[in-house]
Amino acid sequence: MTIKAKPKTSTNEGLNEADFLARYDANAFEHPSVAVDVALVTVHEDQLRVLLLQRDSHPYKGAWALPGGFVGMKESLDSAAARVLREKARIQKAFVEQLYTFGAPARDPRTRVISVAYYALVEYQKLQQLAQKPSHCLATLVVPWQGEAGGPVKLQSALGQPLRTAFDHQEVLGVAVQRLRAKVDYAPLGFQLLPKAFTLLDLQRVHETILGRSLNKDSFRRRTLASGRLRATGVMEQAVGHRPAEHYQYVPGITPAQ
Amino acid sequence: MTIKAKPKTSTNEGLNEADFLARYDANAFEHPSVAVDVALVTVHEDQLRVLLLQRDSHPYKGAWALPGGFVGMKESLDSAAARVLREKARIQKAFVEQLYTFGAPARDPRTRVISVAYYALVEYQKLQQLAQKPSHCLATLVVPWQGEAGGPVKLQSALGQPLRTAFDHQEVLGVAVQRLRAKVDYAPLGFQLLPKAFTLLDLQRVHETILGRSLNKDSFRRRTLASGRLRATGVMEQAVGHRPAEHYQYVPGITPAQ
DNA sequence: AAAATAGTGTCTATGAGACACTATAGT
DNA sequence: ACTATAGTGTCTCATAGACACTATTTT
Repeated sequence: MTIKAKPKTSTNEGLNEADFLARYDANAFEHPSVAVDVALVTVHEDQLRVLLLQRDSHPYKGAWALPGGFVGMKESLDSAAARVLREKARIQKAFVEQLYTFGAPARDPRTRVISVAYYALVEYQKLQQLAQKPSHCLATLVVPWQGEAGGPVKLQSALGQPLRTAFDHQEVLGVAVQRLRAKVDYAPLGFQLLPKAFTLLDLQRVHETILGRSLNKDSFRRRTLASGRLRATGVMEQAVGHRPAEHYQYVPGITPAQ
Repeated sequence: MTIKAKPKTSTNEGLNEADFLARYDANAFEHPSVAVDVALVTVHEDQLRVLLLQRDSHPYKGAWALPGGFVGMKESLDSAAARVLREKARIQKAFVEQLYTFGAPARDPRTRVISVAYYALVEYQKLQQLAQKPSHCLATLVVPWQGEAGGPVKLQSALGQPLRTAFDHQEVLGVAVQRLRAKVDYAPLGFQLLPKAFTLLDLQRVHETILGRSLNKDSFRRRTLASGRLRATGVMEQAVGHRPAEHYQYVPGITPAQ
């Protein structure tokens, strides 16, 4: 970017770089706050779920919000997102990706807060433990649009009650669903939402939940197996009331595009 | 996000929202600067080109950088990007989209600057006028990777000389190319880089330049015409030394995905 | 006429969808 | 035996690539 530096003295011509930097005053302008918000997404019972925390202070007191936090002055954005995951959800390892940056001037009534949104894919079991606390909830995402149209989503409690959400987090989650739908066909996202071993039907149901539409079974099997990312374990499902399916594992293999 | 508000008094229990907001002190923490950087991209002579400005002050004095500017306290990110386009390139209308947010702690040696990167697609003629000034340049993007692998790109002057670039702008442009390659197949990007009327071969060359590989002519024609986004004008090319091609125009029509 | 590209028609290879069929568990 | 799902084989249809051919302009 082109600087409009405002050094402490107005006679900054002819300085070398070291002198310039020493005189540079970062506080000459008022700055916005910068936060990260992380959508911890999982799939359960053919529904997209996301971890929300109930706010215990103003603004939006009592409303449900994505876990987040301000970005430290010496912390990268990715580190800040990882810290939020660690501190708010005790999660060390997960698929995490930057989503979009939200910066409407009035999105936070306190002051100007620019939020860099991330999303993370987590196996249901891990999130379910967290959501036991009364201030936590694993909300169901209700997507009121088809395909990759985009737009805000609605949130429901486990009992199907609509949840009051804070800030612009319905828009954030809308963009998260949009991204998931766009990437699930070619990137190994589905595996992140399942235990290490899973059946092909498990994986298909995850894809169907993300996409919001049913998929052709035969075609899904062929494509998925042809991708070379799955390894058969030889282990079968147990006690399922029908012919048991084989368990597969994800093989990272040659790095796929992104 | 979950707030860690630090009101001016420590006894903030039991306040209503209005009182809380009145007492909220946004300056309790040190804040990073937030900037937008805009990659003004076009295609000319089968090469991707981008507008760069030569920096006249430290840091990176003399190096080439994307046009950018700090985000005002009452300005949305999109507005800031539009303002940069207007002030730095005199461009009012263009396809503009947020790209990614870069926030490595040391990406700017002055102070912590978080940069929300945008890219814009502009017809070559418009950019060429700007690049006449000695402090401006329409650099060629050299992409050292295939497909959507990603990574930083290199920049060359019109004479093929490598250009010294400022900050992390090679990475920013790498992400821009990645985004372009991912979207050009299904979103109407190519039209943005051409005059109102163009031939199918013109459009194919733009797609080939973005993708960095050649495309099948027959298939490209079929797909493009079948998309229903092109309208034949009945006007033919003039004085081309071979059978003249018909000019087409882009028809916005029903809003495509994104 | 030669050169160069526009534009059309058709064949083939590939992949998705559809459907039928067999296999194997629990009840 | 019945039910439910796993897994395989095959047919069809749509689309991309390849190639041949005709059309139309300038030189």
